[in-house]
Amino acid sequence: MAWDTEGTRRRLKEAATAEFASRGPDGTTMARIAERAGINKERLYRYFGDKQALFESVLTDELAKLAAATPPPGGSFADIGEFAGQTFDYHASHPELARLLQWEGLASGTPVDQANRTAHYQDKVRAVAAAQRDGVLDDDLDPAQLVFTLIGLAAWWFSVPQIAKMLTGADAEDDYARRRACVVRAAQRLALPPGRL
Amino acid sequence: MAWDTEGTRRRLKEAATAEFASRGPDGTTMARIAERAGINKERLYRYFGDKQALFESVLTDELAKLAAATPPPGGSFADIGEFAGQTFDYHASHPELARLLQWEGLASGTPVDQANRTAHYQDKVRAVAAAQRDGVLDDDLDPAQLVFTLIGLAAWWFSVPQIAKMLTGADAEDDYARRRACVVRAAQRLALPPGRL
DNA sequence: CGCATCTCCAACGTTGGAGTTGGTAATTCG
DNA sequence: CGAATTACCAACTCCAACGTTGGAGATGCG
Repeated sequence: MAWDTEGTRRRLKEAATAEFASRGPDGTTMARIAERAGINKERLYRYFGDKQALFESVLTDELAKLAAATPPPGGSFADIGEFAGQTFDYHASHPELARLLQWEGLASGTPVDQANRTAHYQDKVRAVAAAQRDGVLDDDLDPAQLVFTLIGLAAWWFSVPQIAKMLTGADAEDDYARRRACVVRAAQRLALPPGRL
Repeated sequence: MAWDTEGTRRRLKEAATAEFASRGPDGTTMARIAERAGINKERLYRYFGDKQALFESVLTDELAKLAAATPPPGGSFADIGEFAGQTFDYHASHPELARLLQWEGLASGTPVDQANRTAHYQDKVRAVAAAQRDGVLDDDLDPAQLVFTLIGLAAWWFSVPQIAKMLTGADAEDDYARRRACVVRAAQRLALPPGRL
């Protein structure tokens, strides 16, 4: 049988992504990853180095997917609610990434790819500021703070799901549509001029 | 020298709180906690049981402190902005709490002290629902979702401080007053009837 | 074929950390 | 005082998981 080294790599990385997302860097064992992939543990070390390097490799891959999937800015902000709704959708459909980023954020140290992410956020802030000048958005709130709050509006549900469940009494899947509607509505109330509500 | 068992307990718990908040349950070692407190490791096990029990004890304490510091329901919600502002203040002076809650959210398993917390949240939801019926608060949003979102408005800044910094370009301390004002204003826009803004 | 190189793995060495134990000093009570 | 109880700790056991190794099969090349 011919070797399938790329397939082996891929299966190992998929298993690693799932395990890291589920249990975090400290809670994940290399043996479990290998077992989940059906590959011997030694392959992990040969292909990816040690555990830390494997985690960074997984995170880098997921960030690349995010960058590829993120639509470029420039859209209108008239329907600011949909912006928040799409952020909500993205988190809902990429639970592994959200959890990986949370774990990465909780670990002390500088965020990965800080420069690019800062630039990306600043783009959004500038676009919001322009929309405020045009009267499309209310200028009640500082643009940077508004962007930050809008992201939080959507991401908060995934950041502390246990609190969401205690408050609403519903699971994330059952409550998806209602939660999304709430995010959209809240974003509109925060950002739109009173007249456009 | 007389025994100071309460002092020992307290020092151990303070050390455990700091370590857990900083490194998470898996990243924290019992030996480090003991060393930080200047107390022998065995005291941890005698007083608190195993690591899991210690973590739950720490989190329960922090939640109790938060509940005690949050104004009891029944007060008027006309100044809903101040409710959010006080939540913000609390997190600002207890930065460990947000991180502990995030780690709890990432860990699989049932939340700590679920019954009490659920009851506490339901109290808040009922109070908000009543205020909505009275017209003090807008009934645009579901009361449970509104409470969840208001908590998020305040806590989000402390959940992802690195994103806050990337967006605002300022450190938490320098930006405290502006951030608090933003939280208060956002809470008002979310919860108050348009006429009362 | 003979040799080098690559893929793969079972079994191993080692370490770090959870949880325990046996013993000592302080305190209380009769 | 003396016995019982409690607070305390150094040193220990044990295990889980990281990372390695030596060797066995598969492939390629001259």
